[in-house]
Amino acid sequence: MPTLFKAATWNVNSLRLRLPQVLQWLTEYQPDALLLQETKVEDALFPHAELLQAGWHAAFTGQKSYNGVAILARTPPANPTYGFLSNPSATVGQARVMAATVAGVRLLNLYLPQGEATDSPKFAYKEAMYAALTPEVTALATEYPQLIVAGDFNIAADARDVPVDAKRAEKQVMFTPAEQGWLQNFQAQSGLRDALRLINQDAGIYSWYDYRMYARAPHHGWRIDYHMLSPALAPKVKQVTHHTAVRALVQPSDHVPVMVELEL
DNA sequence: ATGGCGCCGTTTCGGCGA
Repeated sequence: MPTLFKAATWNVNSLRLRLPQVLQWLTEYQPDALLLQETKVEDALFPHAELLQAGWHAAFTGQKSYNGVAILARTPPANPTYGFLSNPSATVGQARVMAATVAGVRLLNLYLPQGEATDSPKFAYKEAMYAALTPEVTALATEYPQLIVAGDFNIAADARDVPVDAKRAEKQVMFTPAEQGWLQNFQAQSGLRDALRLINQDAGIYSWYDYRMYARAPHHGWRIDYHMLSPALAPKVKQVTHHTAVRALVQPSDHVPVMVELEL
């Protein structure tokens, strides 16, 4: 009997501020796992009690003001790990990476750097994180055939994932040719597949909408949040949904939840 | 679409993110 497994990713840009929206969304969509990024809360202040009261367990790693990732599920996420195990120095001082197992599926939750500008040290750090990501995921995929690598990759994959023509978008961080190459190399070398593109080739499906642009261009976003599926899971994808209605709520995150449904 | 919003904190503006 096939089981439906639903895993969502959502960069919430402050979990404490967004907690009511997160709880409402969880109640409505009942995922098996929700991967959060930019929780922006140190562990001592993580709203674990409020989540538990609503029936959601959490594994998390955070820091004051910036970064922070968490995995929520109906049962305690199993065997949580934090940072890149194959290269711990790549994530020192940056709560951007964690993994845990839910219902037999290994989940690697990523908040990769945005990069700021091509001449910024943050861009070099972004490149270094992508370089560390590929061997990490390759090792994980060997250990865990059922693997989902999901989160905020901060790179649009191709011309369908940006709101202007590709030549213009390539001038911007998150779609420079170098960054497109990092994402392509990650997929080619790790063997993981972008869940959405296994089943849908439409342009204009977005996961992030700039705060500054939204009022004048509410339909112009970027797709920078993904679920990457291991070879064993890729054939099992049934649906990928982008919950753009959340972007129109009062005091929203600039990212929307993205959920993959697998028939295990 | 090339302006400029929204988060945080030893907070009330500056640093940061996208």
